[in-house]
Amino acid sequence: MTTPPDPAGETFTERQQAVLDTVLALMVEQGGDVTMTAVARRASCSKESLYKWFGDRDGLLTATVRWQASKVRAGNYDRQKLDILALRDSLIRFAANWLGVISSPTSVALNRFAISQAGTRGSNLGAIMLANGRFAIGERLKPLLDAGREAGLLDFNDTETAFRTFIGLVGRDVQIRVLLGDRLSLAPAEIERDAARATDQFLTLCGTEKTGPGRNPTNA
Amino acid sequence: MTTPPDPAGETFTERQQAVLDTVLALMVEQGGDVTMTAVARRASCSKESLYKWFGDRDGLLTATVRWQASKVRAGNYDRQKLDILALRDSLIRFAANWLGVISSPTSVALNRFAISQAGTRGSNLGAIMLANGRFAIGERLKPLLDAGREAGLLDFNDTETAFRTFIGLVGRDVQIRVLLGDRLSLAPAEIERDAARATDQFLTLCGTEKTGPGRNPTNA
DNA sequence: ACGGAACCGTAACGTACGGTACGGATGTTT
DNA sequence: AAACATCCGTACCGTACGTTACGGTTCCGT
Repeated sequence: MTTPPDPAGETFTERQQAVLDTVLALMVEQGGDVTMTAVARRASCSKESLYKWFGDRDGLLTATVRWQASKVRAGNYDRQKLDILALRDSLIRFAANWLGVISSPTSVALNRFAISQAGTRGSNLGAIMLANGRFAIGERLKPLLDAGREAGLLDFNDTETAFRTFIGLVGRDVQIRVLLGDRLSLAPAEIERDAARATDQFLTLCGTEKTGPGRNPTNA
Repeated sequence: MTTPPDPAGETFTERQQAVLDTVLALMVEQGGDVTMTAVARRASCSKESLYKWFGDRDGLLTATVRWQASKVRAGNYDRQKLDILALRDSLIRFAANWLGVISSPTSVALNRFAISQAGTRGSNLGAIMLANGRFAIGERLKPLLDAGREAGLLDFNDTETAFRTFIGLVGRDVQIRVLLGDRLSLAPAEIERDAARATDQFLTLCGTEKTGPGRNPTNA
C-alpha cells in the first residue's frame, strides 16, 4: 500500500476520493451550496452510497476538508549550510508558495466553508483548517527561522512571534479580501514581488546587522 | 407612501434599528442560521413587518451589515502639528482600536456571515464589508500616513502599500484565526502591547533615519 | 452458472424555512 | 366617534433539500 499513514484512521478508496474531489470542485465553482443530489449527480454515484460511505452530509464535508488537507503537505524548507542568500531565497519561496495557496480558488472555497461552519456548535472544521493551514506552515517554517538564528543571520527572541511577523508581512490583507470576494489579481509575477518585498522587510526587522538589507528596502 | 427599502440613503426608525440589533445578537450567539421566524420572535414583531420593512431575507441581512457598519465609524486620526511622538501615539491607538474591532464577537459573526455568502452569485455583502471595513480604515489612516510623510517623519513611495504593510504588522494572523474559531485571548493589555510592537516595527521600516527606533525594536 | 454484495439511478418522504394571508388589537387622523 | 393605518400573532403554502427506500445492473467468489 502506497498511501501514507492516516492520522485520523480514515482512509478512503479511489472511488471515494474521486467523490471528495467532486465535492471540492463543486465548492470551488458553485459556492457553499453543495447539495447531496448535486454531488451524487456530478460524481455519478447514488445518494445511498454517499450516506453509506460518509454517514451524513456533515461527514461528507468533513471528509472533504480532511482529504484536501492531506493533499497539501509539501516538503520542508530547512536545509544545511545556511548563508544569507540561501535563507532569503528559502523565505521568498516559502512566502510565494503560501501566497499562491491562500489565494487559490480551492483554498478560498474551503476556508469559506469552514468559516461558515465555525460559528455553529459541534463543528471542528475550523480547527482542522487551522491545524493543516496556519499551524502546519508554522511548524514547517520555524525550523528555518531557528536555523537562521543559529547561523547568526536572524535575531529574535520568540520564534512564534517572529513567524507571526513574517506571515503578517507576507499576507497583509490578502486573505480577508479574497474571502470576502475581492477581485484581487495575484499573478505569479506579483506574488513573487510581494514575497521578495515581505522577506526583505522581515530581514530588516529580524536580520542581524551584517545580513539585513538597509532600512526601508522597498520604500513601503 | 411609507418608506420602502431605500438602497441609497438608508435610514431606519427606532423600531427597525432594534430589529437589526436583534439580528446582530442572533448572529453572534447562534451562528449563521438566522431564520426570519427566529428574528420575528426575538424582536417581537411579525414576519409581515420584516418583509414590509426590508423586502426579503437578503434585504434584512444587508441592512444589518450596513447598520453595524454605520455604528463603527469613529473619529479620524489626522491632526495638526505632528511630531514623532504624536504620530506614534496615533498609530498605536489606531492599531489597538482596529485589533479590538476585528476580534470582537460582532465583527467576527458579521464577517463569517458575509464570507459564507461571498461565494454565491448575486451577493454583495462581502463588498459591503470590505467597503466599510478594510477600505474605510484605509481612507481614515492614509491621511495620517501622508501627514507623517509631509512632516518628514515617514518615508515611503506608495501610501497604499505603506498602509498594507502597517495592517499586516498589526493584524498578522489574528483575523483568520478568530474567523476559524481559534480561541485567541486578546485582552486589552495584549492588544495594547501588540499595537505598540506593530507600530514600532512599522516605524523601523518606514520611518526616517532620525525618527524611527533602532532595528528590531522588540526582538520579534 | 449461480448467489450475493456493492452500487447506480430514481422515486418518495419529512422537515425546515422563506414568503404570504388574515384576524384582531392599538394608535392616529378627521 | 368613525375611518384608517400600523402592526402583532398565527396559520398557511410552496419549495428545497436531507434522508430513506427500492428496483435494476455489474462484478466477484464458489
